[in-house]
Amino acid sequence: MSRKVGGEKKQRYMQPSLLMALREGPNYGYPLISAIGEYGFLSGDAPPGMVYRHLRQMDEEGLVTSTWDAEGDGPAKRVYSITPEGEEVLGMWIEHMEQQRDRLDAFIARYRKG
Amino acid sequence: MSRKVGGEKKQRYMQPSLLMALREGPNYGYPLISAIGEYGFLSGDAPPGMVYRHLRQMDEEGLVTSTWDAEGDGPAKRVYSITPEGEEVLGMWIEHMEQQRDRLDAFIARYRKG
DNA sequence: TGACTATATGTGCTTAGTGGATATATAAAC
DNA sequence: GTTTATATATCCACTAAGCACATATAGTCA
Repeated sequence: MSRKVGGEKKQRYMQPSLLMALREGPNYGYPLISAIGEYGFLSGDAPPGMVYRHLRQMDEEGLVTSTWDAEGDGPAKRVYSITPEGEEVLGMWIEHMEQQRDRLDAFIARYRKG
Repeated sequence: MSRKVGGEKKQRYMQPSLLMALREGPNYGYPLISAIGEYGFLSGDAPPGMVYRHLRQMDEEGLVTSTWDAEGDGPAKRVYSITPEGEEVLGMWIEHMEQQRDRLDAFIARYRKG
């Protein structure tokens, strides 16, 4: 039957993943797609559309800034950098994720005990 | 500004929470609403509509069974019980939640190191 | 030179699930 | 017999995910 446990509406942590990846240095869309895959919250690569949508939105919100880089082959790259506000939001995400980890731990412990 | 970190689409773990609560004994909608609030995945109580929807769906899927209890005051209660299949699915949820906890741990560790 | 490919970014559309309001039903209280 | 409390269920608007597709640029190569 292969049930889709963990389904519901998956928590993919796209925003904190992108901010985390950008904390390691400015970067653009394509490399970010594979970078955030390493955090394990997605199965495989994120759909490009979602990544770009998140980046644009974070740009509008001031969490990242972007500049065009026309160097190199192919079309220009929109290179994103994390802002101080973005760092702050990432910190809030970390707090939130710690709480979620603790809740999961408690839930699992309760299951094992019962 | 009060950003809605952890927003996106919250992982509420409604299904495993309900199964967990039912593992402690048969129960019906209203008490379940407050029972699953204790696991901490929701802020406050779950909206009744959502709880009933999940229960009905799990009933259709065979994860729980229901019988009417007309005893006591007020309208009859639809009392749910977890089935062996429901226990199995809860076990799968636990595995999934352990993985998620580990991913969160790794992400947080990476943040602290960097 | 012009079709093809690779790289890169961006938009549109469908669907699923949430959240909240509201509807239905029963029985006790007064 | 109207109100209140308990209990279950449905309806609808909104949002975000998921995926397919559109746009753009510059090399490759016949």
